[in-house]
Amino acid sequence: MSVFCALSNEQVEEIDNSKGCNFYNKGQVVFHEGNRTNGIYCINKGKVKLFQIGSEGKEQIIRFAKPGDVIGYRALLSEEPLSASASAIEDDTTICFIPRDQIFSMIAQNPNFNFKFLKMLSHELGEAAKIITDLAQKPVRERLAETLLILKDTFDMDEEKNIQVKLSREELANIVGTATESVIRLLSEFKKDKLIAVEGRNIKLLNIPGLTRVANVFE
Amino acid sequence: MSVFCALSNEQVEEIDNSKGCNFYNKGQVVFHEGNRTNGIYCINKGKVKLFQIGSEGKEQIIRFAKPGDVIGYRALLSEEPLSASASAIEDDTTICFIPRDQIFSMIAQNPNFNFKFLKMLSHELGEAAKIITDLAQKPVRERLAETLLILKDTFDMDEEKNIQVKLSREELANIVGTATESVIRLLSEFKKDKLIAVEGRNIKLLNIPGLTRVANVFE
DNA sequence: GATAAAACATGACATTAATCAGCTAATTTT
DNA sequence: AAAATTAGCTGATTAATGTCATGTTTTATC
Repeated sequence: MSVFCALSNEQVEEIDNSKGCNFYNKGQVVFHEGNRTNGIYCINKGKVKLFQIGSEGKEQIIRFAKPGDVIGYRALLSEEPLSASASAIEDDTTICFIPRDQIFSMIAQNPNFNFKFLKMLSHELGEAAKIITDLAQKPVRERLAETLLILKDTFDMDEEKNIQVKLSREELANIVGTATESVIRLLSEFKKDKLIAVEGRNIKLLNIPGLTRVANVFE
Repeated sequence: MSVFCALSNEQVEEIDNSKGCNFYNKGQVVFHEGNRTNGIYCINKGKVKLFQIGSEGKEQIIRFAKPGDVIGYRALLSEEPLSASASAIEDDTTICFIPRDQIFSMIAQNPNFNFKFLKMLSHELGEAAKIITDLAQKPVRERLAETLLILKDTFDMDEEKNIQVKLSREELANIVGTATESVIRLLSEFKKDKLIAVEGRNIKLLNIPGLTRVANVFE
């Protein structure tokens, strides 16, 4: 349910005319933390990770974006520099750029679009608060289990329960906030406990209630 | 710079007429995580902490609010249950309630007010991302130093460099995401290193550049 | 003002998780 | 295809931090 579903057909056309689309291969940077942005980016195809670089130079993945999602709106609306970098995590990722004025004029003209933005931002803020509490209170094992479940919800599973996103062990560690070695060890544990199956970067969720129990999530 | 500075005099009056003010003593609950809200709360006097209860029943402080700040807007705008509880941390905290319809009609009518909200939400989101990276990557010592600096920025210092907020060791621990004992030990260390002076819940920042170095913040 | 309760403090100990080292497997480059 | 680089894996060790126990001080209550 993208923010753009609040637009009229004419407005969608207006955007289509002004926007510029770009292609990115895996690893290519969409934008850089600290820079200014003059519009927002809309993911058309592929997947993107948003991350900050911590004081020791380590990457912290803040969130992901998939087709229909927009990124860069936080910096645009707050008129601050970009708080995170974005890079493609799949080949052939296609991203459109919608310039600032377009966005601002549509927010001003279309109350629906405006409320969509308010809703999206405040929803994100709630998610961020949850993550903060988990990072502060849960041990690594629980956080990894929860991360797998969140990735499942974000990217879905195929018929064989494979999470539909491929991440390196290091990237998983950079979501969970732990060392790569810890992720490797815990994934083997989960595998031994028949909670998941692992084949390279493919992770199959064999026992979701079990994982939920490990993650200690009640909702 | 409160969101309300975007309002016209008539609009401020309109709010004044509809709003209800309440008094809270230290510890009294303003609203409860999980409940629905039908408006937003505006702090008039005093201080408030916003916190979530983690899976082990431990409190995680997400942020603070002081006079001029609003709370509860996240849940109102996202139309989700409140993601955090709020309680007064000072006696005689005075908080006004502004009903939902007021807020929504003002957002719709006053573009300035609307943009203030968008700006506030997106700014908060950036702050949350920073906190996530710190929690995931920085050791407790650095996080405590940073917390003291953030509290200073939020609540200011008096002429003698005392942070203008009184928190228990446990509450500090619930910001930093650590055990109370760790906070106690680290505060003594900071004291020994002449970075701070401590008298009960009064914390004096003697050496801010020093603390900044400990916190490992470059900005 | 005595008593109870809560907050603060400190030491000993256990546990978690990071770091380091070395090794293998898988990719990528030449 | 060989060489080089990167990713994944495992064990040993260390460092960081949480937990437990206990005592002291402060604050609240009767």
